[in-house]
Amino acid sequence: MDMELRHLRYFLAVAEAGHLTRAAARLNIQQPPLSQQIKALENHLGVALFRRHAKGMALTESGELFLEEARRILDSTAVMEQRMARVAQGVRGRLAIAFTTSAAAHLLTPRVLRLFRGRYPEIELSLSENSAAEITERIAARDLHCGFLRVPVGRPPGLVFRTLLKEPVLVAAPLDHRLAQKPRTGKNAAVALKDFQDENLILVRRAGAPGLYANLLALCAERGICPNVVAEVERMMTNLNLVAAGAGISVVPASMQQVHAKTVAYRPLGKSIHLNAPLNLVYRAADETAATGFFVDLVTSTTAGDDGARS
Amino acid sequence: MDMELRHLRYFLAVAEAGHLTRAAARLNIQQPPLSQQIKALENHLGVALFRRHAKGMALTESGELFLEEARRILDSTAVMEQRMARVAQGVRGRLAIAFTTSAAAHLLTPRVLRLFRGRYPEIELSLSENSAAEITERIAARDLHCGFLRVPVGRPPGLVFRTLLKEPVLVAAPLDHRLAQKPRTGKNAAVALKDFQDENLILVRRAGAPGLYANLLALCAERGICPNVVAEVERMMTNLNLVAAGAGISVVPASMQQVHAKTVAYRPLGKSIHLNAPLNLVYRAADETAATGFFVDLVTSTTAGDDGARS
DNA sequence: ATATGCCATATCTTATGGATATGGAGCTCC
DNA sequence: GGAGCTCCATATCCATAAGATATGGCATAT
Repeated sequence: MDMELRHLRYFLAVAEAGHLTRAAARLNIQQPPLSQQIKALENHLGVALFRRHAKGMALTESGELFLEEARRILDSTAVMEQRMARVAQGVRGRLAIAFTTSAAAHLLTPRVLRLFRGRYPEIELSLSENSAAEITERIAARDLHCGFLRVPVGRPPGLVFRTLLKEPVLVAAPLDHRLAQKPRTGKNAAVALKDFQDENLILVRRAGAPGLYANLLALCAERGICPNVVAEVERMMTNLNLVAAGAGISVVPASMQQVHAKTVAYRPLGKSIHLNAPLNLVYRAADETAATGFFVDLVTSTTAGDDGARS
Repeated sequence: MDMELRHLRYFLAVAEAGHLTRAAARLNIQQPPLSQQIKALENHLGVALFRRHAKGMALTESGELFLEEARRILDSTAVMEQRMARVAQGVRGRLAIAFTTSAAAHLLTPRVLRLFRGRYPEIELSLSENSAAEITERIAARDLHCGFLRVPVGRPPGLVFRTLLKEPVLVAAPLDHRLAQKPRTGKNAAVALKDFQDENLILVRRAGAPGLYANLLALCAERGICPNVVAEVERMMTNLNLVAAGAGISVVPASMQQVHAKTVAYRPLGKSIHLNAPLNLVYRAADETAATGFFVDLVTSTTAGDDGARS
């Protein structure tokens, strides 16, 4: 015979009632089968758990020892079932989320994470930073649940790319640069694409994350403009550090204009330059994880009505 | 449906095999019933534990969470069963032992306790000191397993009193006392009962433990000797303290002659005085506890061939 | 397209948990 | 001290559900 939880439940009932008949009533079964189950348990353990006397059943000393252990195990299974119930509801679990460096720079990202943590404290967030390509791949491979990234670098089937916002792209230039002299507002405020001709340009072109800068270079090529690429860096932050140091100019999503505000000037691009930095939420369309649904819903409702121009 | 350990065992097998058919083989059942049991478990929990695909079954994220918990519970039941197996063998458990003050004074008591602890480290010894009457009663009431005492003060049915040894009783007198002047050996070494006439006598007559001193007084009365009882104390130790202080004389089991050796003289009683201090081990004849048996055996074998003359 | 491996479903069998009926042992209460 | 009561054990029967067998469907690999 294998021991089952039933035996423990029955044992506990008898131990607590001190009485076979009464325990049977409490368990909604009859007395004889209960008697048998208890005996089977004693047999299995090789120990007498009860002493039978005329007015009930009393635990033996071995029974007392067993009682502690049985209680522990039953408690532990009860806790487990409750936990799994919360898992079923989706309010407990793990959620793996990744973002690209530049997606993390947008205030939206930390904001929704904080909101989510508050609303679903039992969902453990596993956060990581990665390239757009790797994020996309790992979501498809079920290795991640959600990702935040800018320009998609591939669209594997089954993945949803939900554009949360599109923010303008700004030109970043050292304060003493020619382009930095442009007025903040007014007719000539915007930077034209031809202004890039022969300029020292810094690119963020981390492997697998061409995104925004590929688009920029494509636009330039289209119009016959040939900027002078002086550096290709991995991170948006390095990019702005180089700009601040006077190494060249670059373009960045508007949400980064707080960075190096004292040493870098940010200027809008001309209307005709269709270059913008979207923020996309990526997830598997068929993701059955409730937590993923909650997260997507939260992000969606947080950004609802937000056209992305702000922040 | 109620969850049973079977479900956990089956789940674990499938999770570890990653394969329903292979897990079924390992469990010595067929694949379809296993399939059903797993499904029943998933149903019960309200969560999909596996993703089925063409080459096996892979844990879902909920399944991973459940795996940890299921392992924990199965481990814990395995540990429990092992522990109960040791309980069944008797090598694990609790043993409640009590002794009277004067029984504890005999070296045998600590010696067997030390031996027992060494041989059965998983049996927790619960030691206490008490009067002979209370020890007897509590053993009968299954409140204690064994007791060490001197002269039984009652013999409830079902209790075994095993006399481990009988040791002589010595007269204890202050060094400057008349009786202390008797030679240690030789013709006149022994103290006669008539020497007690009009002597200041100290008794240990703790409530419920008349034992030795009741016998002494009975002997005196029988022979028409009337000692002068100057004190009745509760403990053998107090007794000897008073003797050392010169308050009177007393009699004690021979095993106590190390106490106050510098200030108290110990002298043998005459052969004709049939007064001796036995050391008895008490236990219930019907005690089914293996540990009790082990203890009785150990004590018996330790005292085998020991006629009690030695201490 | 075919074949193969794997899981799900359907049906049947069987083992066992549970119900019913009865017996025996120990108290209690006259 | 005996009658009756309470409570647990035993014996037999029934019902449920675990398990076996047979088959079908789906996906991947060849």
